Amino acid sequence: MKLQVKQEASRQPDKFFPTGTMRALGLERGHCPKCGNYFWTADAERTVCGEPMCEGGYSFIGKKACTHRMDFIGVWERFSDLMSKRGYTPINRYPSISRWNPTSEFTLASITDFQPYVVRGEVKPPANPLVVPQTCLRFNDVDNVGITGRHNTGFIMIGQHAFEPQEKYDQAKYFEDIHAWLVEGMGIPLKDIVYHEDAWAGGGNFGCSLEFFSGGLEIGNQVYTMYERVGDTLKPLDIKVLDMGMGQERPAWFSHGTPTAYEPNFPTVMEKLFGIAGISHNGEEKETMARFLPYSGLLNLDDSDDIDKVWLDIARKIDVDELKLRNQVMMSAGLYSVADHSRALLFALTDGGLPSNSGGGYNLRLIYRRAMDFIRKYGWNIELVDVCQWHAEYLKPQFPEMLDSMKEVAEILANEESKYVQTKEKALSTVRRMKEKNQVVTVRDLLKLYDSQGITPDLLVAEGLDVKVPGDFFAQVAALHETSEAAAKTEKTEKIDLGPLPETGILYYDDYLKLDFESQVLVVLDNNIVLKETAFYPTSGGQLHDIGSLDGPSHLKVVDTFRQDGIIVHKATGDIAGWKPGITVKGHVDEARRRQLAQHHTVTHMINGVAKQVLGNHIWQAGAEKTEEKGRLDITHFDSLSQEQLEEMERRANHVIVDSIPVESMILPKDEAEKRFGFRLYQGGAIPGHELRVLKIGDLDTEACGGTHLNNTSEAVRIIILGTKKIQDGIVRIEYVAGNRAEEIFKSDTHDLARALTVLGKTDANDLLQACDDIFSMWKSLRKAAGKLEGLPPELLAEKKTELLESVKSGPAYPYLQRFRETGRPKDMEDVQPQPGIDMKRPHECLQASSAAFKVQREHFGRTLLRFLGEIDAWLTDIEA
RNA sequence: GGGCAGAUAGAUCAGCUCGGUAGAUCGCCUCCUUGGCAUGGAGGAGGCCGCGAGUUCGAAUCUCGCUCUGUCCA
Repeated sequence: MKLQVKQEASRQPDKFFPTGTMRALGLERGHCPKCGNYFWTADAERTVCGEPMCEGGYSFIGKKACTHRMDFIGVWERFSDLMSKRGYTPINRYPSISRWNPTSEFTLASITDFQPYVVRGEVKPPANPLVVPQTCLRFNDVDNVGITGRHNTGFIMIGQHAFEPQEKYDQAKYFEDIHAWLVEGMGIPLKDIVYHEDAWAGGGNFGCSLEFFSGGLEIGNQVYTMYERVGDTLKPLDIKVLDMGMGQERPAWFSHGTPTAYEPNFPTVMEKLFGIAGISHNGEEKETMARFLPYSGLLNLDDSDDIDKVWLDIARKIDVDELKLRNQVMMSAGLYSVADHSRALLFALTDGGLPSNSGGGYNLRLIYRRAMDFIRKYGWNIELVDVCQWHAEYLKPQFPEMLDSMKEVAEILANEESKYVQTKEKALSTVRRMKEKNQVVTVRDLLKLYDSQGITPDLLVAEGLDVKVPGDFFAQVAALHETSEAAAKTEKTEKIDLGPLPETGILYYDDYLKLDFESQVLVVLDNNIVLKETAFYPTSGGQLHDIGSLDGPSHLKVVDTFRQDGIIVHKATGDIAGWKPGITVKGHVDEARRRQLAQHHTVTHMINGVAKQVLGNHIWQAGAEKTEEKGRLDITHFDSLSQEQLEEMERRANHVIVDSIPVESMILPKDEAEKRFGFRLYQGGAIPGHELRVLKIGDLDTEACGGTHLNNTSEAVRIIILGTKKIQDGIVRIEYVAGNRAEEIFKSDTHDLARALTVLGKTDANDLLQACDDIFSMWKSLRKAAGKLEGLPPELLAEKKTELLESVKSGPAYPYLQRFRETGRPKDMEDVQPQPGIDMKRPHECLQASSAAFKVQREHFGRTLLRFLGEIDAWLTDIEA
């Protein structure tokens, strides 16, 4: 599809490219005999295009190829300065984690900031035209980082963007502007610049483009985006989009002409790292690296099958011993990788990303571990957190927020380190044990070790096990996953064919207790009814739908409500015979359910806000669900939550109820909402459309949200946090109830607690935990003693039994047993009649703690209490006999 | 999002295939050896075999749920 765009453009260059302007600037069109592509140059002598493959490598290295030498920070200063003068507004970068974008988890390019809604013309850009220095993360070339001298996992893409209708879209000016950057800004001699006719695809958009090269280096690419991919066809966009992307790293590298891009881009960091590793600026390592780099592209792991042979070939060509070459290159590559990976981590962690064992976070863990492996392998005295700190200091003029976030970055990295160390130690001990046993290791074993425990074949070899590692080991790992994954992709959602309809009017935004309304029927299809407007909330944003009734020709029950595109559909039961389009009907939403859902939803926002206060700024929502039964919020956090943290959150949340804070909602244009409240708005992910409904609870929490909400926090009545669990690394789930449900749970907990205390003959809830501890100890010691009695000679037996009985009777748990016997040994908690006069404080916490003392899950507490007492009773009866 | 592995003493793990009294090493405690320490020797304490259900005369072991941990892939 991309090729199709490219060929079409090259066939009619005058239609797709600003050829008039290009000619006026002195450029002529050429055709590259090597690759067959068309290019533009002012150099009459030039016969090939600027691609390094056609031109014969990088010719800018070791030269002063342009007049303005800039380091990394200098590039943005000079670029934004020049472009401001030419009418562009420089804007702040967007986060590296692209929560506003439904198609990718990370920000991959500057245009990602505006995909899909701005590019489609549905949302206004924050400025127009604009330039932006965008932090980007890409992980598909991880293995090339450090080796090729130019790959990064984290980089800044400087974007030059304009979003205009056809008639205002000024392609010639956009081209002149970027051309001015190359000639005036960087000071590249005109004849050294080559433009390629090309096409580009990304984020579902397509367009023809002009790539610009000099000295064999691609400096950037100006894309004229025109299409959006819809299924298998290209659909023209409503507006035309200028998408120029240039790595901020490129001009810095080009203007220095250093062997790798890393030195001019991380100047302070590389200086320190080389110092620590003991590599001097003109030492042997650097010299080897400089000779090797022109060939580094050959080692691209995607392209070559036999890596060993490639190494040998290169070694011969540059006349260096192969082993020495490999060692020196890998060592430099390691150092460069440490620099690159820590900067990528700094970008990601500053913006709320967390390393994890699944999802996008796995990429972050991967680069963290890759960097750590290099550090360990070469025994460098480097702490990644220090490297991040150095980067943050260097980047401060451009991105001051990174230095501000260092405290949390340090915390996250420390946590990640302990996981790394633990895994490494565990792997080592497993391998050592195998070695001791002289275990025979098959390829199958190798695969299993790696796949399920992360133990690499290298480690087994390093520990001296006799293993044969197949050359296609990692391909076999991949194959292991292919079969199982193909089976899991079948989910389909069926759509009802409603025909063309206007968007349903929404009545549930004003007041969540406005439950009655009148509206006109638009469509009746089977038992699905669409109204002109409705107060029924369809399942969305994690909040369950409303139920209720519709009254017209007959009384219908609404059992489900769902949204299909912008249309809200009511699923009804009852006699639908007289229902047809055009009639006016009355709707009524079930109040109890609506109120409960609103309570759980508003409380979800409150818990989110409170979590940020208690845990820190890295907290983002990672998912949520609100049912009548309970609310559920998943947050990004690197560790499980402690009991104290939960209690603190619950305490604060309940305090917000007491404070009676009004819940405000407003509908704002997206660009304005983003300007006023920032990207914190997008807790629930991407939201289509050009307007946002913003929900604000005082200073506690502001989010984009379409749900039904309370008018005031006091209406939540009471919040009980039920519990928490880590659903994957980096994501913690919190479950809670509010309102009636909280009262219910409070009541049933009170009831359970009262019964447990009744069984024990206690009246103060604070005594429960101690009692459970005592019972558990008694149960433990009796179990052991009872087992030892068997097989003793009769005279000794009698003596032992008496001894045992006495110690039991003097123990703290004995009264509970007496009570148990007196009350007829209840078999089931349901049989226990709670006694009056019980002093209750926090029943939920109390039961939780006591369950922990018994080492059981909460729901088994009552049964276990009776079981322990029953077993103690049985053993004692046995002894007394 | 999908897959795989694991949970047994304070720690690291064996035992599970094929059901029948729960083990090793380190650590801990007591004693002996020593001027004291390291070491050496003797003895001991320490287990709801993650939780729940099922099969069975009998389950750490077999079956099914659940919880937690780790790991790999997209």
